[in-house]
Amino acid sequence: MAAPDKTTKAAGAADGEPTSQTTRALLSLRDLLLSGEFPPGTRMSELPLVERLGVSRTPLRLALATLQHEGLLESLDGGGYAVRQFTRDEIHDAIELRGVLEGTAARFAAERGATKDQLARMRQLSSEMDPLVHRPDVDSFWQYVECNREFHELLLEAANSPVLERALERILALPFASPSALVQGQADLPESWEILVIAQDHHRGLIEAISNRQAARAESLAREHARVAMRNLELVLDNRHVLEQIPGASLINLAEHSKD
Amino acid sequence: MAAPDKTTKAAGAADGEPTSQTTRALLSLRDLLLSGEFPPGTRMSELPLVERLGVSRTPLRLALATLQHEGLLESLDGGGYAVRQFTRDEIHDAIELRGVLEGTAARFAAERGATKDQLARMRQLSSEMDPLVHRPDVDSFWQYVECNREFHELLLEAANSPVLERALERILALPFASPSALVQGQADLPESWEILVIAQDHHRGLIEAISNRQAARAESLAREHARVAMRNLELVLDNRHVLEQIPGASLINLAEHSKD
DNA sequence: CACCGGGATCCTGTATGCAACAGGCGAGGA
DNA sequence: TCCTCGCCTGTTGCATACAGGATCCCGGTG
Repeated sequence: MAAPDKTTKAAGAADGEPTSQTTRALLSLRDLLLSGEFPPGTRMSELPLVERLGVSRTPLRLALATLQHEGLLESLDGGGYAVRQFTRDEIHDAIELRGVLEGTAARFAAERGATKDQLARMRQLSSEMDPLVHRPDVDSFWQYVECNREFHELLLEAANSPVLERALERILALPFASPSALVQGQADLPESWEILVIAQDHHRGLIEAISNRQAARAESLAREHARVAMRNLELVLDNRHVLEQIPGASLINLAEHSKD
Repeated sequence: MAAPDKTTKAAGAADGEPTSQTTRALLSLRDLLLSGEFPPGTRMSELPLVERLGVSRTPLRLALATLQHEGLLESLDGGGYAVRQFTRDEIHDAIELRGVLEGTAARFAAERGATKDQLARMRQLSSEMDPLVHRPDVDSFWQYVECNREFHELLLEAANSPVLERALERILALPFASPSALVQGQADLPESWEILVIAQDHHRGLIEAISNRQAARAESLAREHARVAMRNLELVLDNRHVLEQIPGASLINLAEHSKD
């Protein structure tokens, strides 16, 4: 699966792809944005960026447009783009929404039936994660994060629905909404292992529910599973030093809590 | 509400906006695509389009990129774009997903509390629709479609979640997924009035559930409500003459039913 | 008759020039 | 002193020129 999506032709690309200027610009810009280089509200003027990224205006413009579609930038009235700011509420909703969509994925997987192979791989990942949860070293933690990512990818694959895939892709494009985003920050938080134990229980439950065709259970489990990230969010937001390690942290509006 | 979204700065625009070339290209192209001008798979070469739309390549390219993000076009390996094709399964999933998201909207509205004003407007719309359901003339039908559209917009507004709004926007961009898309085609189908009666019952139930803070009920009602569109889909797909009246109909792959 | 190579053509990606628009700043007048 | 008008600069939107690649066709050859 993973539908490379051309536009987002990020990560993978082990082969010597031509890496068009547009792609280069897109990747650099996204990194720059997530690294907190530009405070929210900053106007992304083209000329300075052209100079900085070493690409001409045309591909840069395209990259900017893509980032707007992704939600990292907002278009200004007079034209041009500015760095978006995310409120707590928005992040909260994004995570909740991820839960809803992954819940739907789990339901689809249960209703339509995941393949033997998919279930086997999920079990495999789950048992790989099991021991990692109890080891406090950072290495294990990163292994866990990777396994977790694969698990969620697998869930989506088992749902067998390109439309759902696309929808989820868009939500995950927002910073913090990804399953791995907030986990990363809690590597050194004492509460982390407890949370992971719970998450692992969800994983096991999901596999069981899907293989038993318990669609409703699978759905609600996946929803609850996403709420783990919500707890992480609260945790991380209260620990500024942890927060600052997380990509995109500077895009959060810590002050404003309600948006109406 | 309706968050004009600059990129999609479509309909509204009563004032004498400058209507940038990009916007013009986007609107024309979308119309052309939905009108079935290009069969699925057609390569959207830039030069012929430049000639046809009367805009230069730069804004055209931007419009193409936007349409790709919306899902109407897919990017080709060698570069460029082609008209996408939609399978029955995809449309099915898109509608199901709309149900899931509108369900979430209804749940949010119930959980977080819609304003008195919003509830009043929903009741107003609902009672406006009531008599229209029983009148078989085409005029009433279109009035109903308009009211229905507003009702769904209102529901989204009551959810008070920009993130959800964005997600739903993306689903609705797909042809046939919109609440009004398929209803339009059934204006002359005998089964239509019955379906509308059911839909109206859902509307009433939604209002009741939201005002009573019955979140779970609101959610499942909205989901079921979307499935009405699913029934319409089957109906319309079986009536070719009706199907052809619907924008974007030619983008459906009628043959292929399963996509794996 | 099939296959392979070369060339021409079409197409896109990229760069840059040009013009219009918005916003800010300063000067002049009330 | 304050308001207003006009200029000037910065910025984007748009158009077009250029170059690299892919594709397709055609002719030649095994």
